[in-house]
Amino acid sequence: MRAEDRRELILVAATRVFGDYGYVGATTSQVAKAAGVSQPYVVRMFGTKEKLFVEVLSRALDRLLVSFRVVLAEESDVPLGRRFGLAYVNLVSEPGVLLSLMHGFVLGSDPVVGKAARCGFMDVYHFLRNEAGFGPDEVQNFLAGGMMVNTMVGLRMTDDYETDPAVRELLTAAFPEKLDQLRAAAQLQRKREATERETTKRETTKRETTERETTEREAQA
Amino acid sequence: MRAEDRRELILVAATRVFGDYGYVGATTSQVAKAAGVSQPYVVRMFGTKEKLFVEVLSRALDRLLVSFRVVLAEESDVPLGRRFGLAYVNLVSEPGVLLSLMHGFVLGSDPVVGKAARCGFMDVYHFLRNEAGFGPDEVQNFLAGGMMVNTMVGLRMTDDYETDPAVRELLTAAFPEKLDQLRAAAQLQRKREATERETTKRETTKRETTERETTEREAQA
DNA sequence: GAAATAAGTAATCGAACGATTACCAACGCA
DNA sequence: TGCGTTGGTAATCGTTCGATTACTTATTTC
Repeated sequence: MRAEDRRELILVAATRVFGDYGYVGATTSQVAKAAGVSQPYVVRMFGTKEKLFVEVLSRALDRLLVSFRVVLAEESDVPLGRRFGLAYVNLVSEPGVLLSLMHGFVLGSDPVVGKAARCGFMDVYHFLRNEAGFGPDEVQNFLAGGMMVNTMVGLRMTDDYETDPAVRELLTAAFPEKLDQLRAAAQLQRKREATERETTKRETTKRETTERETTEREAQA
Repeated sequence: MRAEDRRELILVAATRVFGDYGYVGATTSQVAKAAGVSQPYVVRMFGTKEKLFVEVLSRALDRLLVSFRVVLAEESDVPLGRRFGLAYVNLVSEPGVLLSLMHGFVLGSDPVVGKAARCGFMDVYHFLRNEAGFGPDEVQNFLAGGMMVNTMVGLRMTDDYETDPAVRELLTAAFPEKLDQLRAAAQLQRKREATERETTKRETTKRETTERETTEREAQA
């Protein structure tokens, strides 16, 4: 396979993995397994894990701005803010895009990742302010809604939709439309994570012993 | 010193460290050094790093709800939402409280931490909804603003306040009041991080060599 | 058809980290 | 005074992870 195609595969896989486990929590081995290649190949293709994550952030931002520009190009009677909002929520169908961005947004103290995340955030700001013609308050308000969406997704709040009435109320208020889609995407993700976890367990049989011992010790305490 | 007092010191230090580096990124050694104790002591006092972080989250949430309840008790002509907002921003003066919460909010996929974070978030929701008497939309809107604040703080956006006019515009819109306080807190934090980084570097002289070699290799490429 | 280049892996290494163990010192108290 | 309890530390261990090295296999290209 051509390296360029493989690169895209790895970036998609990495977006998903970084979204699930965060920049520090995700490992290059997880990315490699998800992409169906070896771990050294991932490292050699991107240099370092740090550079890989920066590329993931950049790509995620690109997906975001592209779909916003599509919205901006089409004509509609629906207010622009609401259409952007729907486009934003639609991105949950691309696993890890919003979550990777969110993980970048809390790493401001990191010299490299933090700078990339700040620049990316400001790219969105400039788009809304200049290309979409939003005013400062309008932008701020829109972005706040976006951060709320990110948080709900990051918290896996939909997991408690069935069981907790308050969660249902909150999510209904936060996602007047598109809540079904969000829940569907979340369910897919949960299945994926469960499969992933079982696969990992089956591979490392020794660790199960250790875990059982630990559990027993905690139960005694 | 009594163990109980030492415990509080460690929790304060851990809040700061987890806020800066995240749950996975922070190490028990960093927490220990920040608290002025040995690393094994931190681990033994809280059992595991995971339990320590859950306690940090719980404590941070407590700080938040306590200051909200103080606001709720006092009488004022200013709308409740705005007063809560000010109280929320005031929490930046307690290093790591908001940031630790934010780091918890993106770890929803973690079985233990995720559950704690979701419960914590819903605690705030219930407070606003039941004790403060907010309606669903009002709560959602308020929380969105809060997430926006968290993101701005997490991104260290104030670092670019002087240099980037757009950042200035964004922050002014996001923090109509209290921006000065936010910037002051951020500056304190930056100084702290710089000192910390220099101290760490001075201790590990071998690693400087490795880093320099890496930089040289990158420069060649 | 050989030589070079591209695509990719297995094996392994050094460092960092969380956790454990074993030990030490001070204080209360009978 | 001896002795247990409380509050700690130094040393170390096993694992994990990112990165490196040294190969192998295909596909061009001349």
